[in-house]
Amino acid sequence: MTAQGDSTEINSSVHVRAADRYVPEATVARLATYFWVLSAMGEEARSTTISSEELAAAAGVNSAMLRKDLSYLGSYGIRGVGYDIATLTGQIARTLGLTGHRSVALIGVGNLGQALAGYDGFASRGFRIAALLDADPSRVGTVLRGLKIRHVDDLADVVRDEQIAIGVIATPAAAAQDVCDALVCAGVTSILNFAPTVLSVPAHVDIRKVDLAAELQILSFHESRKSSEPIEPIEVARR
Amino acid sequence: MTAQGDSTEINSSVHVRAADRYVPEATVARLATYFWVLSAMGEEARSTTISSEELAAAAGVNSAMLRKDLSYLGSYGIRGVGYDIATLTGQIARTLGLTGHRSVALIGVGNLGQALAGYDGFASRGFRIAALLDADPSRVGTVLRGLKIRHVDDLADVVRDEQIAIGVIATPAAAAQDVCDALVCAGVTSILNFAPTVLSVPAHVDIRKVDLAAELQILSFHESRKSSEPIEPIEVARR
DNA sequence: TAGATTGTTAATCGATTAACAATC
DNA sequence: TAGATTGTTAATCGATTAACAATC
Repeated sequence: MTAQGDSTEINSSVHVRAADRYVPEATVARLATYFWVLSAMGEEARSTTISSEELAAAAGVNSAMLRKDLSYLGSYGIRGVGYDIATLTGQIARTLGLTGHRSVALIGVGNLGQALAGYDGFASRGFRIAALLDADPSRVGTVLRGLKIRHVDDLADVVRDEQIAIGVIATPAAAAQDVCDALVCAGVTSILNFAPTVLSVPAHVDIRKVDLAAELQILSFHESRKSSEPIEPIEVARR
Repeated sequence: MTAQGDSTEINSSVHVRAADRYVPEATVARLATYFWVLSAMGEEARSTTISSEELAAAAGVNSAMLRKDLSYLGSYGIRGVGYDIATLTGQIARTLGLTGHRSVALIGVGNLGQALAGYDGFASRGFRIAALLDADPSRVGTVLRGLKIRHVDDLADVVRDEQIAIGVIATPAAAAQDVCDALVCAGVTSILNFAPTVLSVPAHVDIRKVDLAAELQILSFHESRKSSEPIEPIEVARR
């Protein structure tokens, strides 16, 4: 709503739009980081404000990038002073859609799924695991973390009854596409995939993938390149 | 070693180098995907070769990008035919440094750490969890997945004895920087961080971060933008 | 040879960053 | 007013993609 010269350049491309401003994908990902850095700081709180230089250092990014990221939210800094921590935290939460809680369904309650079901980080950041589902008859009906495990065939009912906004797939790779299709049919449009397989979804569905082994393989690549170079004397990590 | 015009452009920038060619970061990440897509295909194997168009479709990327990615490995395709699956898989493995096994130490054997310790995907892709460590006295000494949990104070010994190449941090946020410093002091130069905190490391150390709650927050952002737009009739996912 | 598909070029697009005028 | 710090511009850099000559 503030005057902002960019409103004519609305033809750019694929980016995210809405009633609000555009926010580039790379910025969205970093906003999540800024949010918990600010949350963690808010508790200690030596001041009610923070400069872009300080927050950028804490988040491990360049301060110019931080300011540019925050400028997509609107103009909430005060020149010569910095950003009010409470205001900024609130604006980031609003932009990310973190007001209110969202219900998550977790499909696949094996090794990884059980850990995700018990992961504190979800609840503490406003996500409620509202349903657990599995295809294994020996698991269905048992209770985990206070939730009775439902059969994956009941997915559509569960999505409706629990108003599921996000589906988390933690099944083996072979089952993932079927579960994904079922989620999409049930109307879920946001999916987080832990199965090591590429999933096809219609264009209106957002999907993100966490590939644990791929992370190790990427590190492995850098490791193998390092071993051919001279090894520097070991330094102690900076604070 | 093949003739390739790029050898003079070696001034580009930060990128990864070595005795081998440069490989851009974005390409490294995708190579890991191509690798398991090929591995999965190799089992069914209707042909001994695959075209860039087919592999790109299976990996969910543009075929021009796939060809460019593969061109960093060298020239292993055959014009008019495609890529030999076995050769290509081998070259990707070589480039990623996946020949041989790498030993991984996992620090923090709580909820998430236990799941990671039991995650099949690591072993099946050449990573061996060689050590489990924790700071909680009630956990130290107990056996999980055939490994006795060591105290985190023994980290330097463990790294040396087990020839640890990669450290995985699955501790609470508050403990993560100390564990990270200890890993670096012990000579570990590749770290995968699951703790929701920004870690400082010297420049020669590679660090990657998996932030589970941030993934949900990013989905949440898109979800909140979608809800203001007209809802399309639900389509069934394409195969 | 004709058809297919690679490897590479060049255009484009998006993301990062230094620099600085605006302004608290 | 003087000092500090934002918000934005413009330059740069890296990543993606269409297009096509090379060649199997």
